[in-house]
Amino acid sequence: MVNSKMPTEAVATNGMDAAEAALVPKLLSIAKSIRAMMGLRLADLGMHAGQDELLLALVPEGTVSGSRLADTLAVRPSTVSKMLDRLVTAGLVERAEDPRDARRTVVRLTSSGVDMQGRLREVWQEVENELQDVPDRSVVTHSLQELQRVLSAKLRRLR
Amino acid sequence: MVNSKMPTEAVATNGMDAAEAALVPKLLSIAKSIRAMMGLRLADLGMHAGQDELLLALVPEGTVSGSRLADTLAVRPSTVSKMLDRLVTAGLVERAEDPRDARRTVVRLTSSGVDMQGRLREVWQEVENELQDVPDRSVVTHSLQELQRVLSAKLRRLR
DNA sequence: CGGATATCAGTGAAACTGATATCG
DNA sequence: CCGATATCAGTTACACTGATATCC
Repeated sequence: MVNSKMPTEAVATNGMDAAEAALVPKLLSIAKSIRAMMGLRLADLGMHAGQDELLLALVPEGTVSGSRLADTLAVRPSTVSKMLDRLVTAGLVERAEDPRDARRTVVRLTSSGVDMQGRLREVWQEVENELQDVPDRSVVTHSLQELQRVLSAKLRRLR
Repeated sequence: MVNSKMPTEAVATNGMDAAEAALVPKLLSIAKSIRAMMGLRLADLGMHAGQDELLLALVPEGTVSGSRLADTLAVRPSTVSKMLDRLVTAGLVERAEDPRDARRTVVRLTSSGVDMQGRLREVWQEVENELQDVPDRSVVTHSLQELQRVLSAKLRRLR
């Protein structure tokens, strides 16, 4: 409903062409490359892309509920549950019952999970270093922070 | 090899805390949300997340080789081949032999593939509109453009 | 009872490795 | 023969839907 016939309409206000201004394709492409680069390093740790994000969402001393994780990772609770199965098998996290609410399962890092977290952080830092020559880094960082906040809120509302 | 023992070293130069400055987690999280939002809309078109990117990498009148697609999508050639199988079955693209190089397979959009491309563009635009209130949009766009370029070059070198 | 939480079963597609065939 | 290209077979993990059990 946007641009089948009309060349420039929605983006005409800022004087940019639609293709140039589009953030979606760039963000997807960048994320895909980052994931691919990280996948090469994660394999050395016996991990797969995606598991790192879950593990790094945990706090060494604290516990997090499954629904909270699903929210953070932008996936369904059932997806988290299956991912947890594999991480538990790998001995990196453990489940426990929430004493305050028996519906909830809380997730805690094991000691080897904490170790793995450290190694994952190194991997992330290595990839991060590959991005160090991004222009206007601090502005981009701030904008993405905001974008992240807005998006996860919208997604939460959608489903 | 970066920060196991030393608290702040690699990021101390710019005076920012590592967690705040980190682009990797933000980019991954954002992409995940975008993919999830798009997935909800793509389902209405009978498509799955990921297929849209391949289809939009094609040009209505032209042809693209499989290896070129793999490069664009940052995946392996075998992944492209399987994705193409499904898109061919769906009648959206067709394969043909390259007259100049018999090793290559060129991919072309069918007419219904062109139609689908149009509908996909609308979906992308809808999601794009959800991102319109990003601060410093033009700066971000430009920086991401650069980041996309650098990353795909590095990834190509890595494998 | 209604809403929230987590798991389970089953499905489809992504993405990889490694092997193979073919062509330049 | 070597390197590039594409496909195929097989595997693992992602992510979803829908159903179920449990608990607030």
